[in-house]
Amino acid sequence: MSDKPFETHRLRSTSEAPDSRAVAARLAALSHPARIEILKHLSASNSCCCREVVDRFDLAQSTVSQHLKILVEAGLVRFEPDRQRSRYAIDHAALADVSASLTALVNSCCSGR
Amino acid sequence: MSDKPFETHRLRSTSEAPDSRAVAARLAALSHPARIEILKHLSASNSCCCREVVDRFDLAQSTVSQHLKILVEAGLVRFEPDRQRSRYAIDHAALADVSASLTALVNSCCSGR
DNA sequence: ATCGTTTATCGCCGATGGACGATGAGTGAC
DNA sequence: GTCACTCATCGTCCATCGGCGATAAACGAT
Repeated sequence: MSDKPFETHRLRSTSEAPDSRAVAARLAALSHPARIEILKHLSASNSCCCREVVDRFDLAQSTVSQHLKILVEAGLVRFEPDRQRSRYAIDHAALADVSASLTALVNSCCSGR
Repeated sequence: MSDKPFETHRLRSTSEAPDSRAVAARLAALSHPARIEILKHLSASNSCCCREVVDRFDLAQSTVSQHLKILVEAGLVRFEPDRQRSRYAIDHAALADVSASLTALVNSCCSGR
């Protein structure tokens, strides 16, 4: 009944905009410097197994695996098991989509001025 | 000595790229649905005092104040005390800058393919 | 079968985030 | 002055994040 976007801490799922929650969730996956660096590394490399990322950064294997999992769950990185390795690759379309969402948000904010 | 981007959990401050930490920090400010909605509201309104935001969303005044503070500290919203009110306004330039940073990141990732 | 490698997951822990209510300061109206 | 209103901040609570080491599973090689 309320016309407010929140109902006790939860956003309404109005069928209108790209849903602030979805945008926020994907931005959250990008809001950690390690994950940004990992994304850059994935884009520069083509092997992209977990171990390679671990070798490149001073982070424990478990930590890297966790970051990769977050990126995969956010849909920004695709995962494909390959023998005993795990192949991680950037989902360029998804990444472009996030960028577009943010640009759209910014534009909507600027149009209101 | 290390050529790795991290040195025991801290990013090197290489004088090169837009610094993943800075980008991550600003994206973190955007990675909460309430703050996205608040930004949208600020862009659609021109009064933009804290109370108005409180009235619009089902959030406690202290919670809204905290969200606004985060947006201000991230440099995305400008703050100006006005009598007993507090005037909040979107910093369009900063917002555009964040969007540009993300776009640049995405582009750099796509160029590497 | 055994070893080495790679990976995901678990448990733990300190730090942070996000919500709230309560409080106090500041302002305007009376 | 007092009252009402607005706001920032404090303290508290709980959940999540982000790091690590340890462990177990899966696979390749010997």
